[in-house]
Amino acid sequence: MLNERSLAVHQDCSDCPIRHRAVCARCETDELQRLEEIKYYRRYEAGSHVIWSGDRMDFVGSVVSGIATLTQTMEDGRTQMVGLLLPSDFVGRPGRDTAAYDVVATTDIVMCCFRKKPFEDMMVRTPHIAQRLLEMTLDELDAAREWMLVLGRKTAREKIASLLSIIARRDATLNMRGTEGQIVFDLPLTREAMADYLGLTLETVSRQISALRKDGVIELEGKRHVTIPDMGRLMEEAGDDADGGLLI
Amino acid sequence: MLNERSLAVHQDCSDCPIRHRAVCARCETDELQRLEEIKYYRRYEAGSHVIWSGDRMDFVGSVVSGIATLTQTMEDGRTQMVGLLLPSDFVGRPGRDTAAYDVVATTDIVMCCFRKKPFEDMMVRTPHIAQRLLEMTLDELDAAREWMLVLGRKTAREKIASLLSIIARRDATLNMRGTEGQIVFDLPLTREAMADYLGLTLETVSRQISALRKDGVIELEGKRHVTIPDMGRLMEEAGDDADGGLLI
DNA sequence: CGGGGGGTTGATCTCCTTCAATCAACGTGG
DNA sequence: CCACGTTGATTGAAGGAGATCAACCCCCCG
Repeated sequence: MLNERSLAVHQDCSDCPIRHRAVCARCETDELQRLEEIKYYRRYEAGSHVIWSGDRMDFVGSVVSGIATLTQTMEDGRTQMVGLLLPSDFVGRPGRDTAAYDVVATTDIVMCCFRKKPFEDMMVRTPHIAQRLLEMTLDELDAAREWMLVLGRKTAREKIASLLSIIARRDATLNMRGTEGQIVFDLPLTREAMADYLGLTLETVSRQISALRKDGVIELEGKRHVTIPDMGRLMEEAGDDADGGLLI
Repeated sequence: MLNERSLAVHQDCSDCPIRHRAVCARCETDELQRLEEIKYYRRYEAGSHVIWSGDRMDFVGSVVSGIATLTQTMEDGRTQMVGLLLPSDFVGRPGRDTAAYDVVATTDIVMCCFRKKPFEDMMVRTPHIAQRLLEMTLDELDAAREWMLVLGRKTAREKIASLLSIIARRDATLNMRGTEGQIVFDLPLTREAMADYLGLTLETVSRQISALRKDGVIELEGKRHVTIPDMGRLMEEAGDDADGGLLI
């Protein structure tokens, strides 16, 4: 299986696929070497919990491949996704030892982990790590705030369009393709997961996706394979300014 | 006027009211001295814009006194508050020079400002500042994510109860009072501002506050003066676990 | 073949929005 | 001092967007 192979292949930081985007992005060769000594890889199957909210966390780490979600759940079962973890995203908070959220693997994922204590020690001695972590945290804060506008003020249709446009944009940057012409990607989430992200029910998600398809804003092949013929149109539907307005 | 007096009085960092909570909290005496050289105070009147979204930002700073809001606005006028800035909270993002949000003074406020470039230079040389900023940013990220649950999954009544409980808690910690017994505070926000925070209309806010009053969950004197007879009851109404579950 | 997970679609209901009238408090100028 | 406008807030009536409940489809897998 590919994920198992990657466990073997990516022992060396120098050819790590997330090297230039992860928490270690700013590290010099010697710093990287010290990180390499305390790191270990770990694989999680699709659907499994990486972390349970409230549990003690003895490690932090980066998503190397695959997709995970950060979710919050109320006692009566209502759940809200509060983050989508893609390759290079960081999991865990130095300085806190209890997890605040559930982290669930959406696909099979590989994580590059560090035991929390050694990592915290390194952070003190290695400003490059703390600097990069600050930068990433500020980006996440911006993303969270952008999402607050989606959750608080957008209609169901706009919410769906916003989610699609975010996934499309991320996909485009990951694969180094521009946002000109048509964009094609696979939805990494079930309808239910999308609903949890958007603060909707899965039925509403399904209906709105159908509506966007009917109106020609998106094209669907099967349930998951999406084509965006006109990115500008999608962003209009999302209620975003079609050109500027992008923070990242 | 009190605010003007404070401009004169708080020239000295050593008796600054937010000294132990702001971005400078971890600084040693010598570091503080260097900060003192590049800082300046600035006063904004209630209702005025501290920063316009999209504008060039040439400074960062801390709220010393008063309350400000962080808001995002769509082209058609829908607005969502994405943060509430209380004394000691930090404004601005090192590394970015365009403001992503509107910052508006809700009351008269005093800010302790630093020109961005000198502050960024200091950050590189002073890990204590970067450390503290990371800590504060992580806290804000947690707050933003807690709020995503409120926006995405809670009912109007729960939203109001959540907002009241957050303000009550903050007020209690600021004034070093416990959350036992009854809690009394003044709402720092208009009904409209609350609506922008909660993703509701101001009419719904008004109705739900009336309902909570009718049900004895809160008591009102005038429009703004609130008494919480039973904090546990309020937190139940907010959909939160009445005891644990608090991150901060 | 049966069963289950993921998805779509329909009918109905309800919570919140929208539109609108009214009120209290406050300041202002004639 | 009072009519007037303004601002913030409350309350009512009507309408609609999305939730809820439910049936059904498709596809894969044991």
